[in-house]
Amino acid sequence: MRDKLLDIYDKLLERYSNQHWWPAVTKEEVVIGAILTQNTSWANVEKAIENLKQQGICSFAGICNIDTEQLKTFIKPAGFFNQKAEYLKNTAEFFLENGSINGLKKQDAKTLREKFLKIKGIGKETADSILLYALDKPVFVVDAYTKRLIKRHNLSKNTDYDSIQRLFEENLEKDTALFNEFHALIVRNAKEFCTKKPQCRGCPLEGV
DNA sequence: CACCAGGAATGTA
DNA sequence: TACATTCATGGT
Repeated sequence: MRDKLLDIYDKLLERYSNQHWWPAVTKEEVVIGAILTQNTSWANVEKAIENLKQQGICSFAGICNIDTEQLKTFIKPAGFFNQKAEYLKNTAEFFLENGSINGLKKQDAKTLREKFLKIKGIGKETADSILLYALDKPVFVVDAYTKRLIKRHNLSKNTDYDSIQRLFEENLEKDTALFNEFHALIVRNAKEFCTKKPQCRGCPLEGV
């Protein structure tokens, strides 16, 4: 299984090169983006992020202090603004009360994941995205594209979230940089060959 | 016009 | 446990 996964990774990387997800931004911005991008295109998330930056509130403290109704207007381009405003408040408050980014990084990933999942607005994918992209934990992020990839290539009997996550984490070295790039590459590939183009002609995974 | 995007909460059976 | 519905903007 390890060879199959690495084969997929190598072919995706060869085709698309590094996706450099979430590089030159603050870690607080990564967490905020993880909430805003729930079922939303990244282009719309960037508009919301830009609004927050212009207001000088693209941070946990900024989110906590701003009026909720005001916050809704700033994140409006990202959609679901009523619930996401609440989710951002919940998340920012949790981070500020628990050591923020640097403080929380001292805890292990498993413990953090359980705590994140108790926050209203953070599910498994968002929790793992925060662990990987904001806290640099070697946690594999599973999304709809990843599930589809595993199903189409028949790489696992169980296709629930945790089973697929274990498939990657137990067969690959727990490397933050690897998991970071792998997930980004899966998304990059899926957007080109799985969404609006049912056919797989030209897909780097054709025949894998 | 329909469909979906770097999901999660809630309700039903 | 396994689905179905709701949330909302903006691009294709």
